[in-house]
Amino acid sequence: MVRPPSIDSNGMKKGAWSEDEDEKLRSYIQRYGHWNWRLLPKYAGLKRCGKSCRLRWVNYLKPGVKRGNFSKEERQIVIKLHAELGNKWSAIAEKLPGRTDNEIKNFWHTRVERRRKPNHLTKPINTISFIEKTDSSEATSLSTSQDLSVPFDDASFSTNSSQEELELMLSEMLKEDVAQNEGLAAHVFNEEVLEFDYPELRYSELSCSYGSFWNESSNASNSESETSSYSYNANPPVEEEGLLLTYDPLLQYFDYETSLFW
DNA sequence: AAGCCTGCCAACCGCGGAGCG
DNA sequence: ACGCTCCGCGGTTGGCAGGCT
Repeated sequence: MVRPPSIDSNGMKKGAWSEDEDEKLRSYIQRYGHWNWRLLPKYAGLKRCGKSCRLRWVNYLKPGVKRGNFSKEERQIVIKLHAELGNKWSAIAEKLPGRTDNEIKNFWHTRVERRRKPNHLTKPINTISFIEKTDSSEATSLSTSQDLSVPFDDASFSTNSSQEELELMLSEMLKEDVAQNEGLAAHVFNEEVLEFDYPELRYSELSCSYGSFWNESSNASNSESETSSYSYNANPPVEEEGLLLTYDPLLQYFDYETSLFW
């Protein structure tokens, strides 16, 4: 899991840290502090560059550094803060005692970001189902409902999507929601398609309303058009694929315990 | 059983900003 | 104002471990 030790052109060791090196660095910093990272390794008796020492200390040796899986609360905080701050890992880490920016960044890239990529898809066909909601001011009631299932060639989330995957996918929607900085937010599926099928969680419960739909064949100008009647292509070619959905801010109130919104 | 693939995470690298002379 | 040094941040890489075929 770690890089094998090696020596660079300056005679500095690189790669995985040994227990002996850890102990030298730990005991030196506990005794003298880190007054100058560049000079520290020399005084601590380490053949490492200052940068490497700093990284090892901050991410691994520093007292209080937490290891292991992120708790549900921590995941929620990361997701929420990322929606607000973007890739400001150090700023996010400040709000999560014991977690380092590196760890949060790894968490994001491996558990969240990855899942948005079409190549991550495992099943050939999936559906995205939602129910039209005409009055966005009444978040909890639906005046009309229309169940639409849109098949896609790619599917980010299989029907066996885990609770965690679902949470993460929804959190991504929330990020877009926040990013729009409007009462109602938009999430464009055009470039990064997020699809899922999760029977327990229909869009009716998200109080989501669809907005518009790309359909090149029906729009010569290739422009986005609001569709009061949903233009539905049962099997759209990839270049025509794309769905613009608007979400109610209610999306923020997703209950991670029940998988439902309230 | 063996080879391949994917997930995960420690560590590296490059860049930009702050501080200082 | 400028150049240099140092530090911290964010992006990326390398490779082990475990699952899959």
